[in-house]
Amino acid sequence: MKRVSIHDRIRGDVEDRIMSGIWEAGHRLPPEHVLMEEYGCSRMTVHKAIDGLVDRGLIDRRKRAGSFVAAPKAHRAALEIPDVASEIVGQGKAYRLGLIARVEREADSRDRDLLEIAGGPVLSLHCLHRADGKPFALEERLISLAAVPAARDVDFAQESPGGWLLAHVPWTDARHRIAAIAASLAVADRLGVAVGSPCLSVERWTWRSDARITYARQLYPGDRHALVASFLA
Amino acid sequence: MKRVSIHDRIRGDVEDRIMSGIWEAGHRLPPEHVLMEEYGCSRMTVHKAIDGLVDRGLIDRRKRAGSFVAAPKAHRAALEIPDVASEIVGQGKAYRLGLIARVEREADSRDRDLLEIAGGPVLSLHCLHRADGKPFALEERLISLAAVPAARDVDFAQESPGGWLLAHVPWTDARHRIAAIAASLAVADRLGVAVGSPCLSVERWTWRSDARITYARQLYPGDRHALVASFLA
DNA sequence: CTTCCAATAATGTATAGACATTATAACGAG
DNA sequence: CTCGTTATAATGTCTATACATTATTGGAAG
Repeated sequence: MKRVSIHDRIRGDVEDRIMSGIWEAGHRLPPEHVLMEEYGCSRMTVHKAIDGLVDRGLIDRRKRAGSFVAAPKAHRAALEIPDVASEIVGQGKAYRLGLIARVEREADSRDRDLLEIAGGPVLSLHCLHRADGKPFALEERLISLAAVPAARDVDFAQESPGGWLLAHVPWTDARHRIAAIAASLAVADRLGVAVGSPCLSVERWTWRSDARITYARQLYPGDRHALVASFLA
Repeated sequence: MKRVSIHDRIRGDVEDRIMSGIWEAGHRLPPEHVLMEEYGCSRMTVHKAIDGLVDRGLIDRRKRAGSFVAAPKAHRAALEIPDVASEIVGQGKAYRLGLIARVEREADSRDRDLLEIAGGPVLSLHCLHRADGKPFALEERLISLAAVPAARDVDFAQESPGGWLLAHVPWTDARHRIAAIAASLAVADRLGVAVGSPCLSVERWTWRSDARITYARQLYPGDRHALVASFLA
């Protein structure tokens, strides 16, 4: 017997009934005061239980009308996008980082576009992540030096940009774009695949408050890499 | 001025301080009774405010020790994978469904593998989703008829499988796999792209409780479609 | 018949207090 | 100094109550 709190029990019960199909989408659940009697607890406790389900999108509540099982609109999945280095190590492979280019420059028009900045210095990095010696992913990264001046002094030949940023930039908000593209000549060469072969492109824009921090684009050989997203309540 | 609840204001304040980097990962926030005095509210209200942030993974709480800003582990993104039909309509385009094949059969070995079932009847569908007449996505779908017998009587020439299932199967748990693949001859032909051109492959396994419901694989022309994942706290 | 308004039923928010739980810190015995 | 024990400070849960908010419903006025 796991000793759980009342609100956990209520939430679990309701969740089970939804998951099992007893309560279909649109079903109105008993009003809080009824559940409160059923479980012999206070209304606050019932409310808190349902609160959790509302947060997770399983329940819609409308004043006066009641609480309803939400219609599943779309599949929401949690996509874990780990730092490339930890991903490789997590697969039990040897990680090696190859820095192809490192350039510090005034933001050109493309930089300004990607980082959504008016100008200022940027650090442009190109690197190849290798797993057990084999090319794993090609990364292009732009870092706004105005937002992260400390990046100027980091030796990115030793430490992967993603890993360093994750550890040193306080908090991030991010947007990702995932697409399939054909390998250009330069990309194909570095990844060791045929020109035109499909690659998975993962782009990430990262910012803190309103300041864009960094832009990254990672290219994975299509036949060797896939993203997995697990269900999200 | 937006009139928000006290707990919303507290949560917002704390969130801002985390996002802006004032409170870095590991920072211990003031104990609840302090915030309670600061905001002139009850402890319950403070607690509820923090609750929301805990749910979103921004805060770790430990009894006796206090509440701490959580360390960003990896980038977690929420990937919305809507039903293809609603996605197209949402883009303001005309949706048209083309049913290429519909076969009801005993599960063969591949079916059993994909649906993780021992056997039984399955419904196999192939269809082409069109947006404004142009090929948008090619879909292969398997439905376990043991789990969803009602699917037998649905006219999938009229209603997209994804949409129907979303509306009629009570609730689902799912796993997604996203990869880049090269268009085979058959795929290229139907999507109207060159053979070997990159396509985004989104596979989805869906189940309820322990019963696998359906498997779907959607192929999008790589140059016309991308998945966007927004930040998830 | 329609329109408007008031009663009502539901959720939304908040309070003050009580007791439970648990990790840490302080302290005392050896 | 080390090990255990006790005190304590923090979060975790719950109650009973109050009032706010809002959508619905039903009835009255026109």
